Amino acid sequence: MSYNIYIEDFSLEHIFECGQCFRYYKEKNGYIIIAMDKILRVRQIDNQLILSCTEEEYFNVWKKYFDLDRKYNEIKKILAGKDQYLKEAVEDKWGIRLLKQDPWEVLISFIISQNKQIPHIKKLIELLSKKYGDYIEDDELKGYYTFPKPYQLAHVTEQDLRDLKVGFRAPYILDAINKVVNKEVDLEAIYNMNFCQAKDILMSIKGVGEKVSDCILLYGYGKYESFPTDVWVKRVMNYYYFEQEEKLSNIQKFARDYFGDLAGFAQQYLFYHARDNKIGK
DNA sequence: AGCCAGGCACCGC
DNA sequence: GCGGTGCATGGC
Repeated sequence: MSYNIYIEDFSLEHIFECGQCFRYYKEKNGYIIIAMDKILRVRQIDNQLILSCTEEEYFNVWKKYFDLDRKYNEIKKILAGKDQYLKEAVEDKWGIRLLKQDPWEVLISFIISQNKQIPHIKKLIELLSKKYGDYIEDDELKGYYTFPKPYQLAHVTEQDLRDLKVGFRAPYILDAINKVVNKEVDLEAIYNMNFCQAKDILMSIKGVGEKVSDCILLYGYGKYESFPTDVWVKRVMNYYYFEQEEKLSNIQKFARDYFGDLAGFAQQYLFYHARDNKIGK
């Protein structure tokens, strides 16, 4: 079964290689995505997207996931008009869309991501899912698993996590599990909170600092004023906008003023453009 | 071989 | 509040 749609400002490669998401597999003709407890096979021929799902599932699940109601051409026009650097980034990575991901999965995934490279992050998340998630019915024999729900991790021990080779992140993941399972942190409530409130709550979890919480707010909650500032964003911001190396707090202050409520989008174009072209390194 | 990775907590000042 | 350091593990 498949469902086709017409798309613009959309590149599967840009969307999945831009660092916002880890559960994807590049195939010959497209991508396999594990998200929303489902498998999606998707390929793109120019402005046509072919999804391995019913029309109903497209409208119920994937339309929102791919953020298809947003007019990215307008966002790109505004950002490209700001300066030459942003114009270049937007033209280079023209097909990015910010996926609407599950906050719980983003929380655990970006705790794991700290001080790691993307291929290894992907492996660890895959291992975690295989061990604690549910098998997803599929024609292929390969075996894909859902990202485990909080209750599926509720009785995991620090040693279980260390056996998965997450290293020093084990107690962080454990704290996240405990706070969510005990409702000390209510992930649903964060949707309705303002940015600062939400950030304070997320940062009460061990292993969740400035950067990880910004990623959760951007990728999990669609709070677009977020400007996750990792080493690459630091590099590219210093390179483009500052005479000398600026402190994190000044970079973020500048980004909030300059990009406003499009900060999150700007960050994604800049991050992917900078990393792919090794700008500032 | 050694350095560094989409950082963070913890420690001193 | 600031800057320095250790951290598990794997990839280059």
